Amino acid sequence: MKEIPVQKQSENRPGAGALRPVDMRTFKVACSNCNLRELCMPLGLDAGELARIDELVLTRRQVRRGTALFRHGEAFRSLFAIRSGFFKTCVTADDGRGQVTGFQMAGEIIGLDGIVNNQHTCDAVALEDAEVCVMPFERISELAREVDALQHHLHRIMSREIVREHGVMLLLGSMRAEERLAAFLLNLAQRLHARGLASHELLLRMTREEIGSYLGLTLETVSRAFSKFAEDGIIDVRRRRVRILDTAALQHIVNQPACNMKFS
Amino acid sequence: MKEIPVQKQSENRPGAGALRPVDMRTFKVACSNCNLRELCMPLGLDAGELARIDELVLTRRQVRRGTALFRHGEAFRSLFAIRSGFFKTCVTADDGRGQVTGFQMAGEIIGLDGIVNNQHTCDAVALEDAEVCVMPFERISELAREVDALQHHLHRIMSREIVREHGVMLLLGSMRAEERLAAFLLNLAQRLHARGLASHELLLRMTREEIGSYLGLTLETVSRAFSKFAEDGIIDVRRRRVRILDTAALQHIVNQPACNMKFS
DNA sequence: CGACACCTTGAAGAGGTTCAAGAAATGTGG
DNA sequence: CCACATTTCTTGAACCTCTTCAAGGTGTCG
Repeated sequence: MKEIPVQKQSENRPGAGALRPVDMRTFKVACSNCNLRELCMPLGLDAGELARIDELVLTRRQVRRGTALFRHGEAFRSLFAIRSGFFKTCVTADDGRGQVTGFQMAGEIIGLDGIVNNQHTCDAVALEDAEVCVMPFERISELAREVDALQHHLHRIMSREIVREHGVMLLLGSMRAEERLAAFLLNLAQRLHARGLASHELLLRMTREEIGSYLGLTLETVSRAFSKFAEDGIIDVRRRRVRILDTAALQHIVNQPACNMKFS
Repeated sequence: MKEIPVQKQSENRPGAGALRPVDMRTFKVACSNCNLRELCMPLGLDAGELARIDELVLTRRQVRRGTALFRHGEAFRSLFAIRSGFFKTCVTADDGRGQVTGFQMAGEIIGLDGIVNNQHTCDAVALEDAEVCVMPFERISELAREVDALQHHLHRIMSREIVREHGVMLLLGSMRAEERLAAFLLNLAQRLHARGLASHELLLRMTREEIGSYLGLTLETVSRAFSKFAEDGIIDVRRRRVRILDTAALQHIVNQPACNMKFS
C-alpha cells in the first residue's frame, strides 16, 4: 500500500495570507465562550472552574491545508482541540508504509499519542485550512489535579479514543470492502449530526487514497464501492460530494454479517 | 469471520479448587513488594507515596481459564493489573461478529475501555488461570490528584494503548498474512524479553482462530503461515510451542515493504 | 490552455477464504 | 487406565474478493 503523499498546497492563497499582515497564529481566547465547548470541555463547571479552564488554552494556531500540525518524532508538549477544519492522522512504519489512523473534525482532540514518550508517534495533517487550540499538557495535568471534572474528562477522552480504535480494528479485521465504506460514511454522518450539521450531505475532505488507507483498501476499491452504492441508489456521488439517500441501506450493509457468522 | 467461542473449562479442576477450601479470591496485597511493580506502577516514588500506592489495590481476584474478568455491557468500576496469567480482549459487533483486540500478559493493565461510559465495551477472557489486582478507578483518580507520578503514569498507560492500537491498525490495514504473523511473534517475544523471560521459546496461550481474529485472518491462513515459517527454518512449531530460530528473518519479513511502496 | 492531481472503469492476477477431510492433542466417562 | 468424544490443528483444492496494472476522464490551478 502506497504511502499517502502530503497534498501540495499553495503557500500564499489569496484571501488567506493576504488579509493578515500580522501573525494571527497565536492569540488569546476563552473556552468559556467557545461554541464547541460542549464537545471538548467538561460540563457542569462552576464559574470559578470555568475561569480556570480558560487558562488551558494558551494560544490558537492556524494550520494550512496540506501542512502538519505535528509530525512523528517531534517533541510532545500540547494537546490540540480542533476549532475548525479537518485533519487526518497517520502512522508510518520503518519501511515507509503508511496508514491513516483517523480523521478528526472540529471539537475533537488530537495529540494523545505523544504522551507516552513525550514524542509524537504519528503525523497530524490538515486536510483543509484549520485552527486549533493549543493546550500545554503540563498545564492540563496541573489543572486536572484540582478540577475533578477536567480530570475525568481527560480520562474519558483517552478512553474514547481507545474504544474508537477497537471499532476500527473490528472493521479492518472482519469487514468486506463495501461494509467498511458503509461504516465509514455512517460514522462521518453521525459525527456531523452530533455537531448539528447536515449529516446527509457530505463534503469529503480526503482523497480516495486516504479513505482507502484508513479502511485498509486500495483507492480503486473505494472508488468502485462508491460507484456500486450510487448504482444501487444508496448514495449520490459527485467526486467529493456525497449525498446519503438511504441511511437504512447503509446500516443494513454494515450489519449484514459475513456469510458464515456465529450466532452465539 | 466466526466469533471465537469461549473455551469450555472444567469448573472444578483437581489441584485448583480442591486445595482452596476458603475463598482466596480476595485478599490484601502490597504493590510495594510486587515484583511486577516496575511494569504497572510508576518509578521514583518516595516512601510516603509508595505507601499510598499500596492502597490502590483493594483486592486480588482469580480468573479461571476460559472465564471472563469482565464482559461488554458490565458496569465499569476498576482497572485491573494482571499479576499472572494471560488474557484476550475482544469486541463484538451488533451482528455477532467478533474481533480479538489484544492479548495481555502479566504486568499489563486492562479495563481502560470502560472509562468513557462507565461501562465495559469489550470482553476480557483469561486464556490460562490468572490473577489480577483490582484497582477501583475512583481510588486511582483520587490518588492521581495527589501523586503526580501516578497521574502521569496513568496518562502514559492510556497513551501507550492508543499507540499500540495504531500499530495494530497499520498491521491490519497494510500487511500481508505472513508479515502479520511475523509481527505478532516478534511482539510476543519482545514482551517476554521485557519480563526477563525466555523470548525465543513461546508457549502460545491462544488458538489459531484467536490469533487469526487478532490478525484479521482465518485460522487456516495462520496455520499455513506457521507451516511456511517452519519450512523455511525460521521457527519450529509443535502446535502451541513455537521456538524462534531466526529473529532476523522475522524482522526482515515484517520490514519487507509490499511490492510497490512509496519511498518518500 | 496545459499540467497536474484526482477519480473512474476494465481486465488480469494473486492472496486469502471457504469447504472438506483427516490427524493430533486433550478431556471425559466408564 | 483406556476408549471415545471433542477440540484444535494441518493440508489440499476450488473459488472469490480485492489488488494490480492500465487507460482514459474530470476538475483545478497556474
